[in-house]
Amino acid sequence: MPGNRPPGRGAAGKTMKSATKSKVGRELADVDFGRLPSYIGYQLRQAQSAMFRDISRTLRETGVTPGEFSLLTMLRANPGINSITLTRIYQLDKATLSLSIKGLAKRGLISSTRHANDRRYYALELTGDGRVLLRGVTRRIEQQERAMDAVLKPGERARLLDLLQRISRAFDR
Amino acid sequence: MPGNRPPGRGAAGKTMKSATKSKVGRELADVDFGRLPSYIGYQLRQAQSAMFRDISRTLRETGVTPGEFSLLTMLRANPGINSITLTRIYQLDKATLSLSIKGLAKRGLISSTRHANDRRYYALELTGDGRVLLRGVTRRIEQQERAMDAVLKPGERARLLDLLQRISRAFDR
DNA sequence: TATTGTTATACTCTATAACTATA
DNA sequence: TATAGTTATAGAGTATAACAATA
Repeated sequence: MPGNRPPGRGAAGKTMKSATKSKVGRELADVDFGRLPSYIGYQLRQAQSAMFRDISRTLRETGVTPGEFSLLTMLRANPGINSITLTRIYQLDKATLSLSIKGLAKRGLISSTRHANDRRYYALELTGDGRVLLRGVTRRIEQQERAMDAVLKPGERARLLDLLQRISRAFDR
Repeated sequence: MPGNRPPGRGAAGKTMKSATKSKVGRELADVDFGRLPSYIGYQLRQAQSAMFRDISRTLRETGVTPGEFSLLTMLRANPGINSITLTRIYQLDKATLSLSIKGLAKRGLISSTRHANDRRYYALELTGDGRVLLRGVTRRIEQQERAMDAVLKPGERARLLDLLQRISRAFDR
């Protein structure tokens, strides 16, 4: 792996007109992050943004967002699930989920059929197209996960997953 | 700590009209998450959302968002920093940051003064009001961080911070 | 009355493009 | 020409409120 320092993009690498580096065009290495790096909230956000930016780029050509991937995966594992159950899982408003579901249905990736016993519910399911697309998306997602393993030492993935799960639960509501 | 299972909100606790629990009104415990829980990307997002929701509630009365807290902290530690350097840190577009800065300036929390040597730059700084407000916000942030420590065993905070930092760096671009 | 779901609306966060000013 | 910064605009993703259908 190349060097540890942030890549000197932009101003950093350019010719300097004076011997003492001018304060204007400050290098990243000169920046004081204060207590920020010691905060779990901060580091969690940075790591999540970085991974999210990366996977969004990778999934762009599939037309599926990371959130939609998660939703499709839940539908594959739980055919017939309804949107209220999904709101509890994702802690999203039913109106928000309704829009996501509409988007996936409009693209023919999922179907929504009224429940026979209780006609207030719609049973959600992957279509054939949805299943096929999900396979490709899952392959890309798991490629990224394997790239993560290149950064982690043996056992660290399991420890990290455990820690993250405990944080989620701590704020369960 | 109370039980490990997700709290049985909503449909779960209600009276059941039949002995065999109807599939409609599925409990969270019945849901199959597939491979989702084994993905770092997924768990990272869940943990980050949970922490973010919590801290947003806490900060609401201060009128400062988590992102603004981070920005104010950077300005306290680096008085005179300019917005281009901040875009490199946060990997945000300069237009995006321009809006955040305008918002903080309009509330009198930061000042923006043109640099004498190179008048293209604006040196950003906290105002007195900004400094006072930041103290209160930091207190709340650090309360949340201490709440995290109640969930973590000794040494786990350091290990988690290290793992998260390595993930951020892995996707540095 | 309560629950599932939709639609209208608005707010936040973000990027892209076009611009001004300064170098 | 290149860089710092602003503004206009648009697209995600989200919530709230009001509504319809069903129980």
